Amino acid sequence: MNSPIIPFSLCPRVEKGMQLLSKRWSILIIYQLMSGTQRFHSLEAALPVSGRLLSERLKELEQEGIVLREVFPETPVRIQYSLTEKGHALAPLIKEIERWSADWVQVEADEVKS
Amino acid sequence: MNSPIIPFSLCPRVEKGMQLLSKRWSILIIYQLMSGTQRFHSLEAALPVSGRLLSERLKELEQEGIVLREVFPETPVRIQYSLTEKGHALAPLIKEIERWSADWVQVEADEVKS
DNA sequence: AACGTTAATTACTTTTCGTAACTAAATATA
DNA sequence: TATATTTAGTTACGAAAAGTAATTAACGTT
Repeated sequence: MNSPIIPFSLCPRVEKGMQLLSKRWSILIIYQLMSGTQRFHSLEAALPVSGRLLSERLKELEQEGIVLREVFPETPVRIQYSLTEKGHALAPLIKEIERWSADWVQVEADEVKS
Repeated sequence: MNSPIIPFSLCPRVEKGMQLLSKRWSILIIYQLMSGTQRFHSLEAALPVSGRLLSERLKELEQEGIVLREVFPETPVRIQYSLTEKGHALAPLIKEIERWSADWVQVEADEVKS
């Protein structure tokens, strides 16, 4: 009947970018890697994510060209994860998340004991 | 044994902010509302999200103080959704998502017909 | 041969999501 | 009065994703 209201075109790239970043744990993993190369174990320890999901997300991020996976066949095997240029390009975005969170997010901290 | 490697403290606010934004559809809904007040129906039409989830997400975003819900008891009822100040404060973040997506995200567009 | 270590993977359960049908309220229409 | 219409949801249910814990693979040490 009346034409649908589409306030502005959802650019396919932007939509894909958002879908990508809004997969659970993706941003936190990238955030961790911002501070430098890390191996599987330390990512697992630093984030409240299970090994199963961490493995899955890292694989996805690697396929998207955001994360680089390097294998060092030592004993035991060492695998290093780091950000690619595409990954590092997310730094300003992460900074904005930090800024907004610092300004606006309230953590329920003042719980009163009964 | 050895102390866990925590490259930088995961600020609870930042962590909560990230969890919040990485709930499926949240960013896209906020993105839509950036262009102005909208009602349920037009959000549903503009986004590839079902009414069930849209309703759920809007309720969550309202509880977080990001979205304002206003009821106009007309016939049929009109309900307007808009961003609060906290919601509008996400504008720079959204801009960064747009910038990064434009620069780095490739949509699989060049599929070759066999 | 048994054990330790890292980086996963598999099996199984729980939670979240997607689809479609249904409800509620208020009015307009037959 | 009964029926239809419209918006904004909610409910029911199967499917997909996520959480948990046990298992595996590779390889060197004891």
